[in-house]
Amino acid sequence: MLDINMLREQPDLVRQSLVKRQMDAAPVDQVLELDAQRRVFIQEAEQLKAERNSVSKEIGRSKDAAERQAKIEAMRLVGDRISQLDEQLRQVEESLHGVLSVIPNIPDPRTPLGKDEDENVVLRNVGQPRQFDFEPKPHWDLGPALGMIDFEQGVKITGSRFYVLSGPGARLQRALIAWMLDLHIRQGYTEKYTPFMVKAQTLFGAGQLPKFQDNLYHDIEEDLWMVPTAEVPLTGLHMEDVFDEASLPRLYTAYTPCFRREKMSAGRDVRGIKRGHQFDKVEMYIFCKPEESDAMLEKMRTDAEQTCAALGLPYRVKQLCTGDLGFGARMTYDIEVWSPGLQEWLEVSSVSNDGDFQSRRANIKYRPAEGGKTRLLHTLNGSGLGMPRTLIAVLENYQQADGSIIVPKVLRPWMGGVETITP
RNA sequence: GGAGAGGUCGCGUAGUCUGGCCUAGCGCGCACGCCUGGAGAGCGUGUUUCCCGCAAGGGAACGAGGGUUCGAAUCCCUCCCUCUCCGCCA
Repeated sequence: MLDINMLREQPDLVRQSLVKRQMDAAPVDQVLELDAQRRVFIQEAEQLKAERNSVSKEIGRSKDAAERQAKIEAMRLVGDRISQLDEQLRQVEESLHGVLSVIPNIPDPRTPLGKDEDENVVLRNVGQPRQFDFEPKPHWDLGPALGMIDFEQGVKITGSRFYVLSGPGARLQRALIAWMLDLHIRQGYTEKYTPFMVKAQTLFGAGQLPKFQDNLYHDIEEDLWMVPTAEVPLTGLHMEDVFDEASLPRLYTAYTPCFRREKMSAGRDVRGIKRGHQFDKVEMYIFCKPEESDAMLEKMRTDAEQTCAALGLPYRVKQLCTGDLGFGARMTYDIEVWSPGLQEWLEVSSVSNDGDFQSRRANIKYRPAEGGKTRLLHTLNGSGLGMPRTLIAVLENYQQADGSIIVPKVLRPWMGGVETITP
């Protein structure tokens, strides 16, 4: 959420930022209009409340029955008017909050201008794509042939866009998860295991609600929501908290499954395991002082890159342009690995600096060491790689002509020393 | 799921029966000052957050949300959470 003061004082900056994101700037004027109305109601209501408070005290002290009764009558009317105003105020604030809640973050000035994903900027390529002396197969051929992926069983027990990992497939994914968590711990992160279901307020704090409600699974009976990413519970860990400056930064990593309805991408990527309703992901998350967040973004990008590099996967780093930037982000790097079977780059990690966008929504602050008022801190999030796509990349990049898969060295300790997966 | 006890200004508590003098006392902690060679003790002062306002000042919050009332931490209702015991269960 943006600071309401920013909209009051620099509405043009916010309008421009919406335009840069290829969005309509009209909400800015709605906010200004509602904010003006809000202040009118507040001023009248507070004046009347001040009057009621002081007269009520007089009533408490008054000995004169007639005078007392007169004041009670008068205050009853004042009370009615206050109720009216409070109700009008409540409605205006609800509308204001509603509009403000769906305005995206202001892009960092260093985020390149661009219309859509085609204008994202490739910063560099790392590693050489492997040269095959045979036709590399896509994972949807490799996986079932090796008994690693079973698409039919996923559909049978749940439905489309669900799959079952089996034998070495299940074990390879578990190896990736365990290895990544350990890597992130070495990189300075503290591992967290969180609930996979959260309440609405937690989703609001991370910026998922109200705007992305359609993408979320919701249990109506208990009013709990399945997490679409570990970013949500990790943000929520410190809702309403005030940190001492000395205890920052906080670096967390967590593995969770992620649940997404994918209504927006119905019909896209339906084949294989690239886009499912349930997928596993290891996430990195940082709470830090505002002046540290630039450096933390670079650290997190480096940490994510190390994951790809250590797996021996060729990858490239992109910087998202304004038109493709996520809702809460000020600046984002995507890391993509090459998929020789699908013949495309797969986004396995997205690393973002959200500035104070989430911390304002979730009310997460810190107290400066020199004392004084508490300040909002900055948050960053990044995938320590999404599993299905990483699994795709490993299968397709490490495939041999005979259909077997070489297990990347770093994963072997979690694979019981297995070096090659064969049919 | 049943029974009971609770949720108050960082922490611990008082206040709730008997509504107004309670945004709220006390202790601890913390900050600053005095004192001291220095420290401690002691003494003094201060110590929540948000909102409206140029300011003076004002409003709001005692788990959350409703209600009663001129007036609610205090009375009523709903919900949430914590603890104890019982039941059930991986």
